[in-house]
Amino acid sequence: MTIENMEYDTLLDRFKEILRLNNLKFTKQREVVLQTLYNHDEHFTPENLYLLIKDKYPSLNVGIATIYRTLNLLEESDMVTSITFGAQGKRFELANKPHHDHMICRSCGSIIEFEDEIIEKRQIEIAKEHGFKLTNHLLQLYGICKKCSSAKNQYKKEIRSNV
Amino acid sequence: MTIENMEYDTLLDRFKEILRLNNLKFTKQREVVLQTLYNHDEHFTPENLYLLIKDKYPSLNVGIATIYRTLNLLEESDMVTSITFGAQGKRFELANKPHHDHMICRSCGSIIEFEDEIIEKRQIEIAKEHGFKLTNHLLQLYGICKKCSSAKNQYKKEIRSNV
DNA sequence: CTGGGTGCAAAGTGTTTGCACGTTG
DNA sequence: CAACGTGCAAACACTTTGCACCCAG
Repeated sequence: MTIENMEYDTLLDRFKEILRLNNLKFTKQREVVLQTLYNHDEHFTPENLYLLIKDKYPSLNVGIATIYRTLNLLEESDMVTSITFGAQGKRFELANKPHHDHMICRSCGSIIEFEDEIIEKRQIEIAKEHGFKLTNHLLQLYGICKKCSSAKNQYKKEIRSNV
Repeated sequence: MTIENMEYDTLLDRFKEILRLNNLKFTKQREVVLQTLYNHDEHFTPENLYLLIKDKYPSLNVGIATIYRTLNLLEESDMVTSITFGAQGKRFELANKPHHDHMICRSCGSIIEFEDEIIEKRQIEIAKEHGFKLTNHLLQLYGICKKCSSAKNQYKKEIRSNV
């Protein structure tokens, strides 16, 4: 559990400040959640994160409820963001990296991140046109990734809507 | 339960054809689900749709499981599409109208539909750049609608992330 | 030493499924 | 009349919550 670099320190300070402002306490559990998110550049489900932390810090004896509570807290305070996949629940990632969107493979579930200036700008314009005060957005492209479309036939629709 | 116009007939025929192709049966319940979606230009939760149908066709004595089963069937066969909101589950709408995306008000939950050629095109380009075979996408803009931002203070963040 | 935090288990959600009976083709 | 569909209730998966104890400030 070494705190090893500047960027993480900044995040940690921000977290502590948020906690302080809201009369919340800085606990080992909250620190470990933040740190684990920082150390692993993944899109965690609460379950994944719980298992990883349980495994890495068995003595903490963390409960999954705490993971949920901490993720919700971090999300409300804009330190993590979440994306929702079809059915299988939310996934969380740290909000410290530059904004990006996701391309999700329907076959293998892999996630490709991307960022596009043109789309970002258009969104702002569109919101403005509708008198809508934009706070954030969600853009997900679904399809089949390079790897899977070269592998034959991993995805097949069950219900045919055409002859 | 009148079938009153051409467009609906087309949808119905398509639905029947899909059912036929997959050896499924055309039932009153399935028809009523399709028809209700057609008659109401809304984004239904399964629950909403269930309550409306229950109310409008009490003699059908429909069960919510059938609503779920039918919506899933319609979605798999591309006759309806769904959008997922933060936590509160999926909402469904008929796929017969031109493609559009959604702006969702965090305060009152209202949904504004929009469509943008520039964004659509960029998505296709981006997917191509990554060798990703795009099947569909999800774009949701979150924020506060015109009405709510003129009404004072309906939305307030609970957790302050800044001073 | 006080108020918030935690783990646990129970309770909530929203959705799916097994079953016996009903209906479609 | 066979196979699929339905309603019902139970089962599920994911998430939240009540509570007694714990710990940060």
